[in-house]
Amino acid sequence: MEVFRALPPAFFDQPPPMVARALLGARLVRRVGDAVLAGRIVETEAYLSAGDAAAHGARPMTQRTRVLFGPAGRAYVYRLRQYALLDVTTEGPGVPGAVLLRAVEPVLGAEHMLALGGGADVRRVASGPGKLCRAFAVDLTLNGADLTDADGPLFLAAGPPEAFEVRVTPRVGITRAQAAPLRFVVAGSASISRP
DNA sequence: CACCAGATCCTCT
DNA sequence: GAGGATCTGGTGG
Repeated sequence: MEVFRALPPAFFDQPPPMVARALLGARLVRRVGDAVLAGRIVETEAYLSAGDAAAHGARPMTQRTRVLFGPAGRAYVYRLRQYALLDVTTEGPGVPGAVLLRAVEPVLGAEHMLALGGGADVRRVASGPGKLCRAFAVDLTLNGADLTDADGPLFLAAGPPEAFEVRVTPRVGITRAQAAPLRFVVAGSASISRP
């Protein structure tokens, strides 16, 4: 079985586009009860810390967005309609940049993910930011969780060395700053939210 | 206190 | 490709 070594805090102390790109191929790991769920990250989006009208951090801090303004490497979990969405915070306190985790390919615990809902196709069980949170049982209680802690309930780990092609496209589902090329995708993956 | 927008998903046609 | 589900924080009266 793959060994999961948490990414260090320094990994997240760089601008969101760099973190978003570097997270492709990394592992999202979730411990829930006795089960361990893991996925290979295949789609991310960067939300800039300044000058990005689509970013939650573009507006003054509120109770909901306070994690965004805290330290890097934390889970920013919020709700959209009936779904939770998961971001990783980047850069230091006071700098609200983040990376949205949009899709992963199941690596471990696929059965468990399917049991949480999302259809019958393993490849598509976490092929979208809302579906990803459902498959990994990520909810608001994980808001603020330290994603650099390999002993915690949710963390990010380095993936094995591999070569893949990265595609950069505009972000999905937003109403402002739609043109900015800040979505990063592992080309050819069957688990991304859309081509 | 009322209204509403929203980084989604699923089910139709 | 369109529309509805469904809900919470943020904003303004």
